[in-house]
Amino acid sequence: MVQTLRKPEIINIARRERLVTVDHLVEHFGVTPQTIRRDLTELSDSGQLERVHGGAILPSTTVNIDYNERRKLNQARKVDIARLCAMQIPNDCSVFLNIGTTTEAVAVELLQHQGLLVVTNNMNIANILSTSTEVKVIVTGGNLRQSDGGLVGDFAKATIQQLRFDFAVIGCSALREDGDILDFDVQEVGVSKTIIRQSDTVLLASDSSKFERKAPARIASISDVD
Amino acid sequence: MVQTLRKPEIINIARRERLVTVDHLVEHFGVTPQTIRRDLTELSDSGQLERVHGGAILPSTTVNIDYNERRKLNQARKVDIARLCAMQIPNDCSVFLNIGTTTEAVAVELLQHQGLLVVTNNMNIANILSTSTEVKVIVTGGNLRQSDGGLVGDFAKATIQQLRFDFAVIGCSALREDGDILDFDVQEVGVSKTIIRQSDTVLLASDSSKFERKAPARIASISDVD
DNA sequence: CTCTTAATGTTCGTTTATGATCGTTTTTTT
DNA sequence: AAAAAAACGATCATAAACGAACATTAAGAG
Repeated sequence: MVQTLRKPEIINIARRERLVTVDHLVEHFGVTPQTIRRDLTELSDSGQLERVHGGAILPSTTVNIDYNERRKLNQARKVDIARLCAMQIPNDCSVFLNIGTTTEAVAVELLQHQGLLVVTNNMNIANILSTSTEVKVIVTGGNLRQSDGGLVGDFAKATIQQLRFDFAVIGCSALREDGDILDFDVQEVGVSKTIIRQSDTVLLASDSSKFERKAPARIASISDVD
Repeated sequence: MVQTLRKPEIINIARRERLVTVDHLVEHFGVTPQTIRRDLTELSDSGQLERVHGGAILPSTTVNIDYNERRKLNQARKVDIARLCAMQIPNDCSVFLNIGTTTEAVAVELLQHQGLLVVTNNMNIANILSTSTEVKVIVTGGNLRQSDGGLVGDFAKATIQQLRFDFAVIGCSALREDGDILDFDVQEVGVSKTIIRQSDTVLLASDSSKFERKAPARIASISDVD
């Protein structure tokens, strides 16, 4: 075999076998282990495979890893923000928490509160709050998004429309200097808009890194939140 | 022997069997006990399993002890029943799974299927299936019941009413000799009735111990299921 | 033809996965 | 309660796998 037609073939084999070993590929292509390693490293760098000792596997858990990585990002700041946010929220009221790692941090802080009714479209938040006897949790319906445990789509919106909230904590993907709040996912934007409409007080949980990012869909303006 | 694809496999086995022993895994993978111990220790460190003498179990997360105890009850039978149940369900169809430890076992088995659309009002099932790329999950809304991760109430019913299912797998609290299917929770009964109405084929996942128990609310008759 | 460049092979020191040993802890038996 | 057995984890040993640096080869440009 000639040149780097190997890589697509390797991915094909990985798809079929679930696992490729260096040894196996060496034999298959008649090249040295080092060459295969280079291929695998490159495929792994570009996210198409996941490297393991002795070979590589399909990145089945890739999405979750991404998410877990994202979770760690700015973790210290997130906790601070979450604490501030939680302080705005009194006991005995209704709160909506939507998708986002920062809102998850808020959920953790809210474990200290009493008599809350929390509505969420985020499976992780539901899991976090299910440990508390002091917090009643309502989960919106929706399509489960594997990447982050979010529930999106019409079912989520329909549930939210039937409720009103004293407070809503929303996250976002990006913020613009002019005050626009942006998100990657158009579906999610629809949900966020509905939430804002149904809430007395809207809290935006976001850290400064969001200023450096761009996203396509506009949720609202900073003037719409409190 | 080869590599650390063992860990995901171990977790899978743990999900199915609820308990993994070092001995069993040694035989399964053909490695030394020491290696298995290392795996289990790492899985335990990362919170994915809980170590016990001689093996490991699923972590006793949020759910209360009653529920975990109940979970172990008849575990072996449950797995058998779940497997039978999953065999009735083809690829590429829509399935509803409702609350219950037996239906959770079915969910684990369905991880092997392709192209499924699974709708559930059980948080645990949503969590289990969220690991699969082959299964699309829709979660009904509802009030989160702390004891078992169930989503109950009007929101659940409202979502279900808008869908139709090729298959529904329902559990129950008790069965009477005359064919009545019974449940403890009246709210849950409302949901179950709706599910039966919206489904082409209804599978009842239950083991013989249910014959010995009593419950107040009637879901349906055994003649209503397939 | 020579020069350049990219791909592959080679070598070698480092890291990793697993197995083996042994003293300690936990469980079971007596 | 004491003794025996099983499971455990820390430590060391070893072989396989690894990646970096360098050498070689093949292909295309001038």
